[in-house]
Amino acid sequence: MHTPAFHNHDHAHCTGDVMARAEEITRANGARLTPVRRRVLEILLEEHRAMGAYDVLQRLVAEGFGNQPPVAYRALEFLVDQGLAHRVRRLNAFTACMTPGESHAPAFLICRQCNAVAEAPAEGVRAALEAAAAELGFVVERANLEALGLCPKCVAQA
Amino acid sequence: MHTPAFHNHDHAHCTGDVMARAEEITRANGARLTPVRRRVLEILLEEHRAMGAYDVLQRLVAEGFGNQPPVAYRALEFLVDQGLAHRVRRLNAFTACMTPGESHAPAFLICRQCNAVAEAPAEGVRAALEAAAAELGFVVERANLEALGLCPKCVAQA
DNA sequence: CTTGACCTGTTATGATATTACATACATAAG
DNA sequence: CTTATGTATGTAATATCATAACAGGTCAAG
Ligand SMILES: [Zn+2]
Ligand SMILES: [Zn+2]
Ligand SMILES: [Zn+2]
Ligand SMILES: [Zn+2]
Repeated sequence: MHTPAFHNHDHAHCTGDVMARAEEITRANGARLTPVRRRVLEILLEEHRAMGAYDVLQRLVAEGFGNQPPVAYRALEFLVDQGLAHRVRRLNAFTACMTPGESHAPAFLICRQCNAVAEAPAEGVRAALEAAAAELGFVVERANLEALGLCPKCVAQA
Repeated sequence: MHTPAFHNHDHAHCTGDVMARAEEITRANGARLTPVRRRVLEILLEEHRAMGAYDVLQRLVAEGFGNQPPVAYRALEFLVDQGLAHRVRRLNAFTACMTPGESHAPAFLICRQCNAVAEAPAEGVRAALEAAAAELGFVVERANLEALGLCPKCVAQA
């Protein structure tokens, strides 16, 4: 079940679940969830927000890992490739995937007020996009769907 | 009528049309299409591809305009605000809008093979996105819809 | 004119991302 | 057990993208 970031939830629990799924997924893919990679995913899950590569790097340095940008970028790229994290281009940032493994085509909802980022199920959006692309003979392989607006809390305030 | 970048077309003609529309639009908005701004739009139209700010700047320098990044970024920002250009976040690049003025919510189709970028009409995509966001109580204000894949020509080759 | 809004030029710096190379580790063949 | 191979990590250097801050110029309204 999907737990939108906008709702309150037992975060320790959801983090644990995701880490367990991450283990399974990487093992199934024949990939290795090494200490840096695992730690980066944990950091993204703990913070539960979109983080820049350099933010992640700062955390890694504090824990004794390498302190050069490629350390962070490589781990993040790995996680994205494995479907364990997503890149939010609008923010030049990365965020842990809350529903890894489930074939999902998420859209990102970014609150311009409080900077919360939520992953929304977007099968319908993707279908519409593929249809629009097909009109022009274009074949979609990947897509970035990112919306800027107001989250429920900030809508309520306004 | 929308002329997808993927099709052959009379480009001089479409450039002229767009410039004329740009004049109207800025006048209607009480904004000024100054020499730098006009020239940047012309450059984007001539190149007919997504260009980085520094690519644009290089062209400007060659023509005697200021040679510092803000010169390009400011003109580009102006064009985006006026709806005369779009920013393609996936490419850190900008592209002229081929159908300015028409209230449109474009999606961008980016060919990973030949780097062509086309603007596709995406009312349906946007509607689906707003519906998905509404499920979570999120109100969409703007959205970036960017697809990576293969354009018709490159599909044919493969 | 003079004023005020806006535009342009320039310096400086900040933020994001990659290339290239060296070293270390895991795994499997010999 | 040793060696070869692929993969992962550490590090330096550099490339690329973007903005802040201020100075001077242009232009139209009053
Ligand atoms: Zn959570
Ligand atoms: Zn909010
Ligand atoms: Zn054209
Ligand atoms: Zn192509």
